[in-house]
Amino acid sequence: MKNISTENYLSEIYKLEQSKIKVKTNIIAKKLDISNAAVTDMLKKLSSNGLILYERYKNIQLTKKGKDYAAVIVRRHRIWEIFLNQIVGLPWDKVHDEAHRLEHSSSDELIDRIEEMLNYPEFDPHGDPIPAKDGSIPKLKESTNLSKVKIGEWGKVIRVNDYDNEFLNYLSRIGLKLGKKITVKDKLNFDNSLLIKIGDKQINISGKLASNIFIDLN
Amino acid sequence: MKNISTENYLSEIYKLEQSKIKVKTNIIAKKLDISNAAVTDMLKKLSSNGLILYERYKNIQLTKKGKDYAAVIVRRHRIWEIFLNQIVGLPWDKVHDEAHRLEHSSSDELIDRIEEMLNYPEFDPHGDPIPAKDGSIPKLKESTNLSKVKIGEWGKVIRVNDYDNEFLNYLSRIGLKLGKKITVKDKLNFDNSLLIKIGDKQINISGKLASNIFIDLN
DNA sequence: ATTAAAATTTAAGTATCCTTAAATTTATAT
DNA sequence: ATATAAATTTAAGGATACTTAAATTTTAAT
Ligand SMILES: [Mn+2]
Ligand SMILES: [Mn+2]
Ligand SMILES: [Mn+2]
Ligand SMILES: [Mn+2]
Repeated sequence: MKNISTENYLSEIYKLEQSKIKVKTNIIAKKLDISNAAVTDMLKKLSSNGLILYERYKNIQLTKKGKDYAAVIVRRHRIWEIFLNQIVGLPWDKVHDEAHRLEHSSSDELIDRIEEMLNYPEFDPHGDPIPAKDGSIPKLKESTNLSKVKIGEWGKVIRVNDYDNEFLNYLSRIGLKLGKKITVKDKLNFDNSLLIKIGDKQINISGKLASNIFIDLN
Repeated sequence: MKNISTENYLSEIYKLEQSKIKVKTNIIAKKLDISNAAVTDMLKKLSSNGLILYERYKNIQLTKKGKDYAAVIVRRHRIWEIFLNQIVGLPWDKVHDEAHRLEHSSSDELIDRIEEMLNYPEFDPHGDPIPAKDGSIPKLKESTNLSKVKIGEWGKVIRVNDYDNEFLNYLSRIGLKLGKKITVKDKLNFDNSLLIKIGDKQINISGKLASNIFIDLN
Protein backbone atom coordinates (compact mmCIF):
# COMPACT_ATOMS: atom_id res chain seq x y z
CA MET A 1 0.00 0.00 0.00
CA LYS A 2 1.36 3.37 -1.04
CA ASN A 3 -0.27 6.60 -0.08
CA ILE A 4 -3.82 7.62 -0.87
CA SER A 5 -2.87 10.38 -3.25
CA THR A 6 -0.73 8.14 -5.43
CA GLU A 7 -3.50 5.56 -5.49
CA ASN A 8 -6.04 8.13 -6.59
CA TYR A 9 -3.85 9.41 -9.41
CA LEU A 10 -3.15 5.92 -10.65
CA SER A 11 -6.73 4.74 -10.66
CA GLU A 12 -7.87 7.93 -12.39
CA ILE A 13 -5.25 7.50 -15.10
CA TYR A 14 -6.17 3.85 -15.40
CA LYS A 15 -9.85 4.59 -15.88
CA LEU A 16 -9.03 7.20 -18.51
CA GLU A 17 -6.82 4.77 -20.40
CA GLN A 18 -9.53 2.11 -20.22
CA SER A 19 -11.99 4.46 -21.84
CA LYS A 20 -9.47 5.39 -24.55
CA ILE A 21 -9.21 8.98 -23.44
CA LYS A 22 -5.82 10.62 -23.89
CA VAL A 23 -4.43 11.24 -20.45
CA LYS A 24 -3.44 14.86 -19.92
CA THR A 25 -2.60 17.02 -16.95
CA ASN A 26 -5.79 18.93 -17.42
CA ILE A 27 -8.16 15.97 -17.21
CA ILE A 28 -6.48 14.52 -14.18
CA ALA A 29 -6.69 17.88 -12.45
CA LYS A 30 -10.41 18.10 -13.18
CA LYS A 31 -11.13 14.54 -12.12
CA LEU A 32 -9.23 14.91 -8.86
CA ASP A 33 -10.36 18.49 -8.34
CA ILE A 34 -6.89 19.90 -7.80
CA SER A 35 -4.74 22.44 -9.62
CA ASN A 36 -2.83 21.65 -12.79
CA ALA A 37 0.35 22.64 -11.02
CA ALA A 38 -0.19 20.00 -8.36
CA VAL A 39 -0.75 17.38 -11.04
CA THR A 40 2.48 18.28 -12.82
CA ASP A 41 4.30 17.93 -9.51
CA MET A 42 2.85 14.51 -8.87
CA LEU A 43 3.43 13.30 -12.43
CA LYS A 44 7.12 13.83 -11.87
CA LYS A 45 6.98 11.74 -8.72
CA LEU A 46 4.95 8.97 -10.36
CA SER A 47 7.39 8.99 -13.22
CA SER A 48 10.44 8.77 -11.02
CA ASN A 49 8.78 5.90 -9.17
CA GLY A 50 8.41 4.05 -12.46
CA LEU A 51 4.62 4.13 -12.38
CA ILE A 52 4.03 6.26 -15.48
CA LEU A 53 5.84 7.32 -18.64
CA TYR A 54 6.06 11.07 -18.66
CA GLU A 55 7.70 13.72 -20.78
CA ARG A 56 6.94 17.38 -20.31
CA TYR A 57 3.97 18.55 -22.38
CA LYS A 58 3.34 15.04 -23.71
CA ASN A 59 0.62 12.50 -23.03
CA ILE A 60 0.87 10.31 -19.97
CA GLN A 61 0.92 6.52 -19.94
CA LEU A 62 0.96 3.94 -17.20
CA THR A 63 3.92 1.60 -17.15
CA LYS A 64 3.34 -2.12 -16.57
CA LYS A 65 4.08 -1.49 -12.91
CA GLY A 66 1.70 1.46 -12.76
CA LYS A 67 -1.05 -0.39 -14.57
CA ASP A 68 -0.76 -3.40 -12.29
CA TYR A 69 -0.96 -1.21 -9.25
CA ALA A 70 -3.86 0.80 -10.61
CA ALA A 71 -5.78 -2.39 -11.37
CA VAL A 72 -5.41 -3.39 -7.73
CA ILE A 73 -6.98 -0.11 -6.62
CA VAL A 74 -9.81 -0.23 -9.13
CA ARG A 75 -10.39 -3.82 -8.13
CA ARG A 76 -10.60 -2.85 -4.47
CA HIS A 77 -12.99 -0.04 -5.29
CA ARG A 78 -15.39 -2.14 -7.32
CA ILE A 79 -15.37 -5.11 -4.98
CA TRP A 80 -16.22 -2.77 -2.14
CA GLU A 81 -19.03 -1.30 -4.22
CA ILE A 82 -20.58 -4.71 -4.85
CA PHE A 83 -20.15 -5.65 -1.22
CA LEU A 84 -21.71 -2.46 0.06
CA ASN A 85 -24.57 -2.84 -2.37
CA GLN A 86 -25.30 -6.55 -1.99
CA ILE A 87 -24.26 -7.39 1.55
CA VAL A 88 -24.64 -4.11 3.40
CA GLY A 89 -27.63 -2.98 1.33
CA LEU A 90 -26.50 0.49 0.30
CA PRO A 91 -28.19 1.86 -2.84
CA TRP A 92 -26.04 2.34 -5.92
CA ASP A 93 -25.86 6.08 -5.43
CA LYS A 94 -24.16 5.64 -2.03
CA VAL A 95 -21.54 3.03 -2.76
CA HIS A 96 -19.07 5.01 -4.84
CA ASP A 97 -18.10 7.63 -2.28
CA GLU A 98 -17.80 5.06 0.46
CA ALA A 99 -15.75 2.70 -1.71
CA HIS A 100 -13.55 5.59 -2.77
CA ARG A 101 -12.34 5.93 0.80
CA LEU A 102 -12.31 2.24 1.71
CA GLU A 103 -10.27 1.36 -1.38
CA HIS A 104 -7.20 2.87 0.29
CA SER A 105 -7.65 1.14 3.63
CA SER A 106 -8.06 -2.54 2.98
CA SER A 107 -5.55 -5.34 2.75
CA ASP A 108 -5.42 -7.67 -0.21
CA GLU A 109 -6.45 -10.48 2.11
CA LEU A 110 -9.65 -8.67 3.03
CA ILE A 111 -10.48 -7.89 -0.58
CA ASP A 112 -9.88 -11.49 -1.61
CA ARG A 113 -12.05 -12.73 1.23
CA ILE A 114 -14.87 -10.38 0.24
CA GLU A 115 -14.51 -11.36 -3.38
CA GLU A 116 -14.85 -15.01 -2.46
CA MET A 117 -17.86 -14.20 -0.29
CA LEU A 118 -19.51 -12.51 -3.27
CA ASN A 119 -18.68 -15.49 -5.47
CA TYR A 120 -16.24 -13.67 -7.74
CA PRO A 121 -18.42 -10.97 -9.29
CA GLU A 122 -17.34 -9.63 -12.68
CA PHE A 123 -19.09 -6.28 -12.68
CA ASP A 124 -19.73 -3.61 -10.10
CA PRO A 125 -23.19 -2.17 -9.31
CA HIS A 126 -22.86 0.34 -12.17
CA GLY A 127 -21.78 -2.24 -14.73
CA ASP A 128 -18.05 -1.53 -14.63
CA PRO A 129 -15.74 -4.53 -14.87
CA ILE A 130 -13.83 -5.72 -11.80
CA PRO A 131 -10.17 -6.49 -12.53
CA ALA A 132 -9.14 -9.95 -11.35
CA LYS A 133 -6.14 -10.49 -9.06
CA ASP A 134 -3.87 -10.89 -12.08
CA GLY A 135 -5.09 -7.58 -13.52
CA SER A 136 -7.18 -9.15 -16.27
CA ILE A 137 -10.51 -7.53 -17.00
CA PRO A 138 -13.79 -9.34 -17.69
CA LYS A 139 -14.83 -8.71 -21.27
CA LEU A 140 -17.52 -6.07 -21.58
CA LYS A 141 -20.50 -6.70 -23.80
CA GLU A 142 -20.65 -4.18 -26.58
CA SER A 143 -22.84 -1.28 -25.58
CA THR A 144 -24.42 1.77 -27.13
CA ASN A 145 -24.85 5.12 -25.52
CA LEU A 146 -28.55 5.61 -24.91
CA SER A 147 -28.39 9.02 -26.58
CA LYS A 148 -27.29 7.27 -29.79
CA VAL A 149 -30.08 4.69 -29.80
CA LYS A 150 -32.55 5.29 -32.64
CA ILE A 151 -36.29 5.62 -32.40
CA GLY A 152 -37.98 2.24 -32.18
CA GLU A 153 -34.85 0.43 -31.02
CA TRP A 154 -34.62 -1.22 -27.61
CA GLY A 155 -32.13 -2.96 -25.36
CA LYS A 156 -31.11 -3.59 -21.78
CA VAL A 157 -29.27 -1.21 -19.47
CA ILE A 158 -25.81 -2.66 -19.13
CA ARG A 159 -23.81 0.17 -17.54
CA VAL A 160 -24.22 3.68 -16.16
CA ASN A 161 -21.62 6.27 -15.28
CA ASP A 162 -21.13 6.41 -11.54
CA TYR A 163 -19.69 9.91 -11.08
CA ASP A 164 -22.83 11.70 -10.01
CA ASN A 165 -24.93 10.48 -7.11
CA GLU A 166 -27.89 12.69 -7.89
CA PHE A 167 -27.99 11.22 -11.37
CA LEU A 168 -27.87 7.67 -10.01
CA ASN A 169 -30.50 8.42 -7.44
CA TYR A 170 -32.77 9.86 -10.09
CA LEU A 171 -32.36 6.72 -12.18
CA SER A 172 -33.49 4.65 -9.22
CA ARG A 173 -36.52 6.85 -8.77
CA ILE A 174 -37.63 6.38 -12.37
CA GLY A 175 -37.17 2.64 -11.99
CA LEU A 176 -34.05 2.40 -14.11
CA LYS A 177 -31.50 -0.17 -13.05
CA LEU A 178 -29.06 -2.61 -14.60
CA GLY A 179 -30.81 -5.21 -16.74
CA LYS A 180 -33.94 -3.11 -17.31
CA LYS A 181 -35.35 -3.08 -20.80
CA ILE A 182 -35.52 0.34 -22.40
CA THR A 183 -37.24 1.29 -25.65
CA VAL A 184 -36.64 4.61 -27.33
CA LYS A 185 -40.06 5.89 -28.35
CA ASP A 186 -39.17 9.33 -29.63
CA LYS A 187 -36.33 11.84 -29.85
CA LEU A 188 -36.67 15.63 -29.89
CA ASN A 189 -34.03 17.44 -31.91
CA PHE A 190 -35.17 20.65 -30.26
CA ASP A 191 -33.51 19.84 -26.90
CA ASN A 192 -31.95 16.43 -27.63
CA SER A 193 -34.32 14.84 -25.15
CA LEU A 194 -35.64 11.29 -25.49
CA LEU A 195 -38.96 9.68 -24.78
CA ILE A 196 -38.20 6.22 -23.43
CA LYS A 197 -40.24 3.31 -22.16
CA ILE A 198 -39.13 1.57 -18.96
CA GLY A 199 -41.35 -1.24 -17.79
CA ASP A 200 -44.82 0.09 -18.51
CA LYS A 201 -43.94 3.73 -17.95
CA GLN A 202 -43.03 6.28 -20.59
CA ILE A 203 -40.71 9.01 -19.49
CA ASN A 204 -38.84 11.92 -21.02
CA ILE A 205 -35.16 12.24 -20.21
CA SER A 206 -32.59 14.82 -21.28
CA GLY A 207 -29.87 14.07 -23.79
CA LYS A 208 -27.27 14.61 -21.10
CA LEU A 209 -28.90 12.05 -18.85
CA ALA A 210 -29.16 9.57 -21.72
CA SER A 211 -25.50 10.04 -22.57
CA ASN A 212 -24.55 8.55 -19.22
CA ILE A 213 -26.50 5.35 -19.76
CA PHE A 214 -25.26 2.42 -21.85
CA ILE A 215 -27.44 -0.11 -23.59
CA ASP A 216 -26.96 -3.64 -24.81
CA LEU A 217 -29.00 -3.37 -28.02
CA ASN A 218 -31.55 -5.84 -29.42
CA MET B 1 -14.23 13.44 9.61
CA LYS B 2 -10.94 15.03 10.58
CA ASN B 3 -7.62 13.63 9.57
CA ILE B 4 -6.34 10.18 10.40
CA SER B 5 -3.60 11.39 12.71
CA THR B 6 -5.95 13.39 14.90
CA GLU B 7 -8.33 10.45 15.07
CA ASN B 8 -5.55 8.10 16.14
CA TYR B 9 -4.37 10.42 18.89
CA LEU B 10 -7.88 10.90 20.20
CA SER B 11 -8.79 7.25 20.30
CA GLU B 12 -5.50 6.37 21.97
CA ILE B 13 -6.06 9.00 24.65
CA TYR B 14 -9.64 7.84 25.05
CA LYS B 15 -8.62 4.22 25.59
CA LEU B 16 -6.00 5.26 28.15
CA GLU B 17 -8.56 7.34 30.03
CA GLN B 18 -11.02 4.44 29.97
CA SER B 19 -8.46 2.17 31.59
CA LYS B 20 -7.66 4.81 34.22
CA ILE B 21 -4.13 5.29 33.03
CA LYS B 22 -2.69 8.78 33.38
CA VAL B 23 -2.26 10.17 29.91
CA LYS B 24 1.27 11.41 29.27
CA THR B 25 3.32 12.34 26.25
CA ASN B 26 5.44 9.29 26.71
CA ILE B 27 2.66 6.72 26.61
CA ILE B 28 1.02 8.25 23.59
CA ALA B 29 4.34 8.24 21.78
CA LYS B 30 4.84 4.57 22.55
CA LYS B 31 1.31 3.57 21.59
CA LEU B 32 1.46 5.45 18.30
CA ASP B 33 5.12 4.57 17.72
CA ILE B 34 6.27 8.13 17.08
CA SER B 35 8.67 10.48 18.81
CA ASN B 36 7.82 12.38 21.97
CA ALA B 37 8.54 15.59 20.12
CA ALA B 38 5.88 14.81 17.55
CA VAL B 39 3.39 14.11 20.30
CA THR B 40 4.09 17.42 22.01
CA ASP B 41 3.54 19.15 18.68
CA MET B 42 0.24 17.45 18.15
CA LEU B 43 -0.94 18.00 21.72
CA LYS B 44 -0.69 21.72 21.07
CA LYS B 45 -2.82 21.38 17.98
CA LEU B 46 -5.41 19.21 19.73
CA SER B 47 -5.50 21.68 22.56
CA SER B 48 -5.96 24.68 20.30
CA ASN B 49 -8.75 22.78 18.56
CA GLY B 50 -10.49 22.34 21.90
CA LEU B 51 -10.17 18.56 21.87
CA ILE B 52 -7.94 18.19 24.93
CA LEU B 53 -6.92 20.11 28.02
CA TYR B 54 -3.19 20.56 27.97
CA GLU B 55 -0.60 22.45 30.00
CA ARG B 56 3.09 21.92 29.45
CA TYR B 57 4.51 19.06 31.53
CA LYS B 58 1.10 18.21 32.97
CA ASN B 59 -1.29 15.31 32.39
CA ILE B 60 -3.56 15.37 29.38
CA GLN B 61 -7.35 15.15 29.42
CA LEU B 62 -9.98 14.97 26.74
CA THR B 63 -12.54 17.76 26.70
CA LYS B 64 -16.22 16.91 26.18
CA LYS B 65 -15.72 17.65 22.51
CA GLY B 66 -12.61 15.48 22.33
CA LYS B 67 -14.23 12.64 24.22
CA ASP B 68 -17.30 12.68 22.00
CA TYR B 69 -15.17 12.58 18.92
CA ALA B 70 -12.93 9.85 20.29
CA ALA B 71 -15.96 7.73 21.14
CA VAL B 72 -17.06 7.96 17.51
CA ILE B 73 -13.70 6.60 16.36
CA VAL B 74 -13.56 3.82 18.92
CA ARG B 75 -17.14 2.98 18.01
CA ARG B 76 -16.22 2.75 14.34
CA HIS B 77 -13.24 0.59 15.14
CA ARG B 78 -15.12 -1.90 17.24
CA ILE B 79 -18.13 -2.13 14.97
CA TRP B 80 -15.79 -2.86 12.09
CA GLU B 81 -14.09 -5.54 14.18
CA ILE B 82 -17.37 -7.31 14.91
CA PHE B 83 -18.42 -7.01 11.30
CA LEU B 84 -15.14 -8.38 9.99
CA ASN B 85 -15.29 -11.21 12.47
CA GLN B 86 -18.95 -12.18 12.19
CA ILE B 87 -19.93 -11.28 8.64
CA VAL B 88 -16.67 -11.48 6.74
CA GLY B 89 -15.31 -14.32 8.83
CA LEU B 90 -11.89 -12.96 9.76
CA PRO B 91 -10.33 -14.50 12.89
CA TRP B 92 -9.95 -12.27 15.93
CA ASP B 93 -6.24 -11.83 15.35
CA LYS B 94 -6.86 -10.22 11.94
CA VAL B 95 -9.65 -7.78 12.68
CA HIS B 96 -7.78 -5.12 14.67
CA ASP B 97 -5.27 -4.02 12.04
CA GLU B 98 -7.92 -3.98 9.36
CA ALA B 99 -10.38 -2.04 11.53
CA HIS B 100 -7.63 0.38 12.49
CA ARG B 101 -7.45 1.54 8.89
CA LEU B 102 -11.15 1.29 8.08
CA GLU B 103 -12.11 3.33 11.15
CA HIS B 104 -10.86 6.46 9.38
CA SER B 105 -12.60 5.82 6.09
CA SER B 106 -16.22 5.18 6.82
CA SER B 107 -19.20 7.49 7.06
CA ASP B 108 -21.47 7.51 10.07
CA GLU B 109 -24.25 6.24 7.82
CA LEU B 110 -22.25 3.16 6.93
CA ILE B 111 -21.34 2.46 10.53
CA ASP B 112 -24.95 2.84 11.63
CA ARG B 113 -26.08 0.53 8.86
CA ILE B 114 -23.54 -2.10 9.85
CA GLU B 115 -24.46 -1.74 13.49
CA GLU B 116 -28.11 -2.34 12.64
CA MET B 117 -27.16 -5.33 10.51
CA LEU B 118 -25.28 -6.80 13.48
CA ASN B 119 -28.25 -6.14 15.73
CA TYR B 120 -26.56 -3.53 17.93
CA PRO B 121 -23.68 -5.49 19.44
CA GLU B 122 -22.36 -4.27 22.78
CA PHE B 123 -18.88 -5.78 22.75
CA ASP B 124 -16.23 -6.30 20.13
CA PRO B 125 -14.57 -9.66 19.37
CA HIS B 126 -12.04 -9.10 22.16
CA GLY B 127 -14.64 -8.15 24.75
CA ASP B 128 -14.18 -4.40 24.58
CA PRO B 129 -17.34 -2.29 24.84
CA ILE B 130 -18.70 -0.53 21.76
CA PRO B 131 -19.71 3.08 22.47
CA ALA B 132 -23.26 3.88 21.33
CA LYS B 133 -24.06 6.76 19.01
CA ASP B 134 -24.55 9.06 22.00
CA GLY B 135 -21.15 8.10 23.39
CA SER B 136 -22.52 5.97 26.22
CA ILE B 137 -20.65 2.78 26.97
CA PRO B 138 -22.22 -0.63 27.75
CA LYS B 139 -21.44 -1.55 31.31
CA LEU B 140 -18.62 -4.06 31.63
CA LYS B 141 -19.02 -7.04 33.90
CA GLU B 142 -16.43 -6.98 36.64
CA SER B 143 -13.43 -8.98 35.60
CA THR B 144 -10.23 -10.34 37.11
CA ASN B 145 -6.91 -10.56 35.44
CA LEU B 146 -6.17 -14.23 34.89
CA SER B 147 -2.74 -13.81 36.48
CA LYS B 148 -4.52 -12.82 39.72
CA VAL B 149 -6.91 -15.75 39.82
CA LYS B 150 -6.09 -18.15 42.66
CA ILE B 151 -5.50 -21.86 42.45
CA GLY B 152 -8.78 -23.76 42.31
CA GLU B 153 -10.82 -20.77 41.16
CA TRP B 154 -12.53 -20.71 37.79
CA GLY B 155 -14.49 -18.37 35.52
CA LYS B 156 -15.24 -17.45 31.94
CA VAL B 157 -13.03 -15.50 29.58
CA ILE B 158 -14.69 -12.12 29.21
CA ARG B 159 -12.03 -9.98 27.55
CA VAL B 160 -8.54 -10.16 26.10
CA ASN B 161 -6.15 -7.42 25.14
CA ASP B 162 -6.12 -6.97 21.39
CA TYR B 163 -2.73 -5.30 20.83
CA ASP B 164 -0.76 -8.32 19.76
CA ASN B 165 -1.89 -10.56 16.93
CA GLU B 166 0.54 -13.33 17.71
CA PHE B 167 -0.88 -13.48 21.22
CA LEU B 168 -4.44 -13.63 19.93
CA ASN B 169 -3.57 -16.25 17.37
CA TYR B 170 -1.93 -18.37 20.04
CA LEU B 171 -5.04 -18.15 22.20
CA SER B 172 -7.10 -19.47 19.27
CA ARG B 173 -4.70 -22.32 18.83
CA ILE B 174 -5.03 -23.42 22.45
CA GLY B 175 -8.81 -23.19 22.12
CA LEU B 176 -9.20 -20.09 24.23
CA LYS B 177 -11.95 -17.73 23.16
CA LEU B 178 -14.53 -15.44 24.74
CA GLY B 179 -17.00 -17.33 26.93
CA LYS B 180 -14.68 -20.29 27.51
CA LYS B 181 -14.46 -21.66 31.03
CA ILE B 182 -11.02 -21.58 32.56
CA THR B 183 -9.90 -23.19 35.80
CA VAL B 184 -6.60 -22.35 37.43
CA LYS B 185 -5.06 -25.65 38.46
CA ASP B 186 -1.68 -24.51 39.65
CA LYS B 187 0.66 -21.52 39.80
CA LEU B 188 4.43 -21.60 39.76
CA ASN B 189 6.10 -18.84 41.71
CA PHE B 190 9.35 -19.78 40.03
CA ASP B 191 8.39 -18.21 36.67
CA ASN B 192 4.90 -16.88 37.42
CA SER B 193 3.40 -19.36 34.99
CA LEU B 194 -0.02 -20.93 35.44
CA LEU B 195 -1.44 -24.33 34.80
CA ILE B 196 -4.96 -23.85 33.50
CA LYS B 197 -7.74 -26.10 32.32
CA ILE B 198 -9.63 -25.15 29.16
CA GLY B 199 -12.29 -27.57 28.07
CA ASP B 200 -10.72 -30.94 28.80
CA LYS B 201 -7.16 -29.81 28.16
CA GLN B 202 -4.62 -28.68 30.72
CA ILE B 203 -2.08 -26.21 29.55
CA ASN B 204 0.72 -24.14 31.01
CA ILE B 205 0.78 -20.45 30.14
CA SER B 206 3.19 -17.68 31.11
CA GLY B 207 2.32 -14.96 33.58
CA LYS B 208 2.63 -12.39 30.85
CA LEU B 209 0.15 -14.22 28.69
CA ALA B 210 -2.24 -14.60 31.61
CA SER B 211 -2.01 -10.92 32.41
CA ASN B 212 -3.61 -10.12 29.06
CA ILE B 213 -6.67 -12.27 29.70
CA PHE B 214 -9.63 -11.21 31.84
CA ILE B 215 -11.97 -13.54 33.66
CA ASP B 216 -15.52 -13.29 34.94
CA LEU B 217 -15.05 -15.24 38.16
CA ASN B 218 -17.31 -17.94 39.67
C1' DA C 1 2.70 31.98 -41.00
C1' DT C 2 1.13 34.72 -37.27
C1' DT C 3 -1.43 35.27 -33.50
C1' DA C 4 -4.44 34.31 -29.80
C1' DA C 5 -6.09 30.90 -26.68
C1' DA C 6 -5.43 26.90 -24.03
C1' DA C 7 -2.59 23.78 -21.67
C1' DT C 8 1.30 22.93 -19.05
C1' DT C 9 5.13 23.80 -16.26
C1' DT C 10 7.97 26.47 -13.01
C1' DA C 11 8.43 29.22 -8.96
C1' DA C 12 7.41 30.44 -4.48
C1' DG C 13 4.98 29.47 -0.58
C1' DT C 14 1.67 26.93 2.98
C1' DA C 15 -0.10 23.19 6.10
C1' DT C 16 0.50 18.77 8.16
C1' DC C 17 3.04 15.49 10.48
C1' DC C 18 6.90 13.51 11.11
C1' DT C 19 12.36 13.35 12.45
C1' DT C 20 16.83 14.09 15.57
C1' DA C 21 19.40 16.85 18.77
C1' DA C 22 19.63 20.03 22.41
C1' DA C 23 17.56 22.37 26.28
C1' DT C 24 14.49 22.37 30.07
C1' DT C 25 11.58 20.57 33.65
C1' DT C 26 10.04 17.03 36.71
C1' DA C 27 10.64 12.74 39.28
C1' DT C 28 13.45 9.52 41.90
C1' DA C 29 17.18 7.84 44.77
C1' DT C 30 20.32 8.40 48.21
C1' DA D 1 18.93 18.47 49.72
C1' DT D 2 21.32 17.20 45.83
C1' DA D 3 22.43 14.60 42.11
C1' DT D 4 21.00 11.76 38.55
C1' DA D 5 17.68 9.91 35.59
C1' DA D 6 13.57 10.28 33.05
C1' DA D 7 10.21 12.86 30.75
C1' DT D 8 9.00 16.66 28.12
C1' DT D 9 9.53 20.52 25.27
C1' DT D 10 11.92 23.49 21.90
C1' DA D 11 14.52 24.07 17.76
C1' DA D 12 15.65 23.09 13.22
C1' DG D 13 14.65 20.57 9.37
C1' DG D 14 12.51 17.02 5.88
C1' DA D 15 8.74 14.82 2.97
C1' DT D 16 4.29 15.14 0.96
C1' DA D 17 0.76 17.30 -1.30
C1' DC D 18 -1.40 21.05 -2.00
C1' DT D 19 -2.05 26.48 -3.43
C1' DT D 20 -1.67 30.91 -6.66
C1' DA D 21 0.89 33.57 -9.97
C1' DA D 22 4.01 33.90 -13.65
C1' DA D 23 6.46 31.87 -17.49
C1' DT D 24 6.62 28.66 -21.20
C1' DT D 25 4.98 25.54 -24.71
C1' DT D 26 1.52 23.65 -27.57
C1' DT D 27 -2.74 23.97 -30.20
C1' DA D 28 -6.12 26.07 -32.94
C1' DA D 29 -7.85 29.87 -35.74
C1' DT D 30 -7.40 32.99 -39.34
MN1 LIG E 1 -17.24 3.81 -8.27
MN1 LIG F 1 -9.78 6.89 -4.22
MN1 LIG G 1 -9.04 -3.33 18.11
MN1 LIG H 1 -6.58 4.28 13.78
